[in-house]
Amino acid sequence: MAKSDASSTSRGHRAAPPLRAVDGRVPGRRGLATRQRLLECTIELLGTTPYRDLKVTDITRAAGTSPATFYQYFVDLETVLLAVAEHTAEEGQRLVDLIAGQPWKGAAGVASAEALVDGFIEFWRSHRPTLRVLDLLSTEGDKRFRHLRVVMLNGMTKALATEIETVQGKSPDVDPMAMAGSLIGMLPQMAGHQGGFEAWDIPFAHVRQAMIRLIYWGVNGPKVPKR
Amino acid sequence: MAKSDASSTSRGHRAAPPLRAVDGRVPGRRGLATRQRLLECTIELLGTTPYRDLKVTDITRAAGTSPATFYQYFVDLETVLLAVAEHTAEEGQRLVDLIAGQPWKGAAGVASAEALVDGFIEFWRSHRPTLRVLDLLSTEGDKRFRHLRVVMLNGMTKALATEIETVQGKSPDVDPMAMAGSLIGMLPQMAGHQGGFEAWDIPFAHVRQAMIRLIYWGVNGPKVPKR
DNA sequence: AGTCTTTCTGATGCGGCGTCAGATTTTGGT
DNA sequence: ACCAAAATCTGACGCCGCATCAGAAAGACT
Repeated sequence: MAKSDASSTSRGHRAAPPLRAVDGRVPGRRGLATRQRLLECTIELLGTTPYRDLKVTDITRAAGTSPATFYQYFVDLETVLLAVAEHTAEEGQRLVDLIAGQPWKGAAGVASAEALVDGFIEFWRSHRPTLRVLDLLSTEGDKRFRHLRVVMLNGMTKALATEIETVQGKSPDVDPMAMAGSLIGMLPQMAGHQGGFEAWDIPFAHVRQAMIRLIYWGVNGPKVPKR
Repeated sequence: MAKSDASSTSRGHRAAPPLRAVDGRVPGRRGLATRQRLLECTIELLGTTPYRDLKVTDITRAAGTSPATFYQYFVDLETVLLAVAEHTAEEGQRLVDLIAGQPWKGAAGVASAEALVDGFIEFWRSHRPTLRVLDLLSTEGDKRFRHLRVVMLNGMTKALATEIETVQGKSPDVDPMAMAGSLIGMLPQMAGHQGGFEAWDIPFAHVRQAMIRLIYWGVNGPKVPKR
């Protein structure tokens, strides 16, 4: 299968990531516009249709074009989803600012944890359909999506690991990256299963509190008995 | 359209949950056997095929029967997945024993947390494909699967919440159910994205350590500064 | 206006879905 | 052991989405 692309931004480096259509040619104004329209309709539909039921036909119908056109710009359904997710993953990098350079000790630390949790919840809320699919396909084991998820959370994780090192000094008794990864990994989990908690009569505000505590503890590393 | 069922275990109560076939009749020996064979082939295939690509035809081919037979016992693909997941979810109830009645303070508490983490990892490992799908469809928002996931984790969560209450006495400053729910919710997340961590050069053993710490803290509730 | 390039589409073969009506196997009464 | 009735299975079918191609339509350039 062609390894072609749809990666709009492979890495902020090269000036113009060519963005070729499936047949290898570089689309012009009109082409890019339809491509964009297809992307938007995909996002739109993701909000109302479960992943498994999302058909290429649905997207093209919504975009007012024909199936063949779709295949001009995307290899298959997953490719368009990947492109959508890529865009969102970049947006997510902004969350790094909620971590790096924040105070993490004492009361200010709790405030920082609060801000992080709230920021993440808001981020998830405003991109729910896309992030759901990203999570889905990455759980599913698809390499491209798993990689993308890692990249998305990578910035936050590294930032948080750095903060953990700063707070706990040398010889923290847990690998800071592992702790950061666990904490950051909790966030999508919590945001994603929000409905689950409520179906359970646990007010989401309480879950938020729990998350804040866990982050605070994770960063500050209270004493744990030796074994 | 028929709303019928295929739920083998609607609730542990009534002696014989009838288990009707789609046409309303009660299957006999032979029928149950084929039904079982279909279930087993489904599990088998889940291990090698991504959810979206799993076709009814694949299952029937594997079971050496015809598509029509499949529809005799299951309304659709999701129904068979639900049945599979239901079975696994019940198995999961055993994990409650790793929580209820264990010691949670001091060094023994760390040991209990360790046992819980390891037990869960093993549980996940031995049912990976099924649990992946359960998580998947529940993330997807499907009511039946979400409910099932809640039921599966419910026992563990309630048990852990009880332990939290015991340890922290009255006036814990976080809702025990919310904390327990968060901690228990982390477990599938961690087990499921194990590959993700490793793609990241974080040894899974370190993640395990982090999880153990978080559980210990969550149960014992170290001091957190007031704001 | 004429030509070349880009972009779009209708038509098509393939394969899975879900449902019949009827064939095949099993059961149970005699 | 036999046979009718019940249970179970299946081949065949219409429908729809997938993915592709050849060629039509729309733009761009001179």
